[in-house]
Amino acid sequence: MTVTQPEPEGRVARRQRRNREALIISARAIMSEKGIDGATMLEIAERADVGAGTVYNYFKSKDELAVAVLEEMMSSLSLRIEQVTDTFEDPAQVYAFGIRTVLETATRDIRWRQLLNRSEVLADAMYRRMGPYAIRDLKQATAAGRFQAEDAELVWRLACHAIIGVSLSITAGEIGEDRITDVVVRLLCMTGLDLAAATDLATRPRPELQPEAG
Amino acid sequence: MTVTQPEPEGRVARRQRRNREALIISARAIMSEKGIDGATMLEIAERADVGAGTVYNYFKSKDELAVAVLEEMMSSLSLRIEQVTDTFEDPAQVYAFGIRTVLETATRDIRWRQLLNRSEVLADAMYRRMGPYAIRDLKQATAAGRFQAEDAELVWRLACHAIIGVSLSITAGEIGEDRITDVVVRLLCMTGLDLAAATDLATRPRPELQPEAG
DNA sequence: TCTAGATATGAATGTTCGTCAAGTTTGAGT
DNA sequence: ACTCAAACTTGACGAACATTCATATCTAGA
Repeated sequence: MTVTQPEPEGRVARRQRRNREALIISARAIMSEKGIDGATMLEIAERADVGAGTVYNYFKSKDELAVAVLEEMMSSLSLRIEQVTDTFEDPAQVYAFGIRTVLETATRDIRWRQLLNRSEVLADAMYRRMGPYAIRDLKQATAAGRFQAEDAELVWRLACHAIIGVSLSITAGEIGEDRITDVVVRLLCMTGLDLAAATDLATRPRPELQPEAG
Repeated sequence: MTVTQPEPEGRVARRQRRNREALIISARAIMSEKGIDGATMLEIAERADVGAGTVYNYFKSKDELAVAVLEEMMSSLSLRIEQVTDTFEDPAQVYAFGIRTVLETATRDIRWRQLLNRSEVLADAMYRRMGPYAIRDLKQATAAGRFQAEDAELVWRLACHAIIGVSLSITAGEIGEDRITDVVVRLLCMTGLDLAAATDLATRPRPELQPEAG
C-alpha cells in the first residue's frame, strides 16, 4: 500500500455523488412546491439533468426518493438546532427548544407544508434523524432528575407522531398557530413533568435559530 | 298535511341508500385486504354491484371514499366502547379505556392494519368521530379534579395523532406490542396526571369489549 | 301512458410509474 | 495507444389506474 492520497475518487464516484445530490435537491424543490404526489418523476429527472430512467438507479421508487428528501431536511434542521443549543445548561431545555423548533418550522416554512401529508413517512424520518439528539437530551434530563423518562425512545416516538400530526392540523387551520406553546406544554407532560413545570419550561425566553445555509 | 307515515321512502331514495352502504362495505373489505392504494375503484364498484362510474355519483374521489370508510369504522368502534364504559364511575377511566381500546384494535385487528398508512386521514377521522365521546370524558374528568385538561380539544387531537402514529410503529414492528401500556401511560400524562397516577390508571383491570356485530 | 329529469353505465381518456433493450462511458490490463 | 468488459445512462414503452362523458335506463308525477 503506497497510496497516500485519502481517496482518489474517480469520475464514476464523482458523477454518482453529483447525480444523487442533484436528484435530492431537485426533488426537494419540486415536492416542496407541488407536494409529493404532484411531483412527477420526469420533472424531477429533468431538473436534475438526468434521464428519466436514471432516477431508478439511485432510488428504487418515488417513495424512497421522498424519504431521502425528508431525511435530508431533518438532518439539516437538527444541525441548526445543535448550533444554538450547545450552550444550554439544562438538557430539558434543549429538548423543549428542539420540539418547539420543529413544530414551528413545519408549520411556518412553506417548503415543509406540502410534505405534511404523508405524515407517517415524515414522522419516521424525524424519529431516525433527530432521534440521536432528542433521545440523548431526554436521557440526560432524566439522569439530572428533571424528567421521568427512562423509556426515552418511546416518548420520542410518541412526540414525533404528535408533532407531525399537529403540524398538519395547524396547516389545515384546525388549530391556531397561537396554540403552539400549549402543544409544547402537553408534549413536555409526556416526559413526566407536571403541568406547572412543563408550562414554565415551555414559556422561557428562547434564542433565534440561524437562517438556513444555501 | 294528512301524511301520517314517518317517511314513505321512494325507490330512488332506497336505491341510493343501498348503493352508498354497499359501496362503503365493499370499499372497507377491499381496502382492509389490500390497503387504500391497492384497492382499485373498479373492483370496489364490482363488488358493490354497480358500474364503475356510479361510484363517482356518491363520492367525489377515491380519497373521499376512503374517508367515509374510516369514519364508519371509527363510529362503529365508538359505540362498542360506549356499551362497555357506560357503567364506569370515573370519567378518567373511561378515557383511559377508550384510548387503550383504539390502540389495541388498530394494532391487532387485521382489517385496520392495512389502513394505517394514510395516518393523517385516519387521525382526522378519529378526531371527529370519537371526539364527542373523548372530549366529554376529558372535560368531566377535569371538572371532577381528576385531570388538568381544560383544553380538552387540543389534548384529544394530540392523542389522536400519537395513537394512530404509534399503531403504525407497532404494526411495523418498531415497537413491541407489550409496550401498549407504556404508551397509554404517556398519553395519560398529557392530561396533567403525574407519572404515578397515570401508571395506576393504565394498569387497572379492564372489561372485555363486545365483539363486532355483523 | 307519456315525458322530463335524475341516475347508472362502462368504454374511452389521459396521466404516471417503473422497465428494458440499446447505446455510452470508464478505467484496468496489454 | 488500444481493447474490452463492467457499469452507467437513456428515453421510449407497457401496464395500471382514476376519472370523465356520451348514452342508456329508470322514476315519479301528470
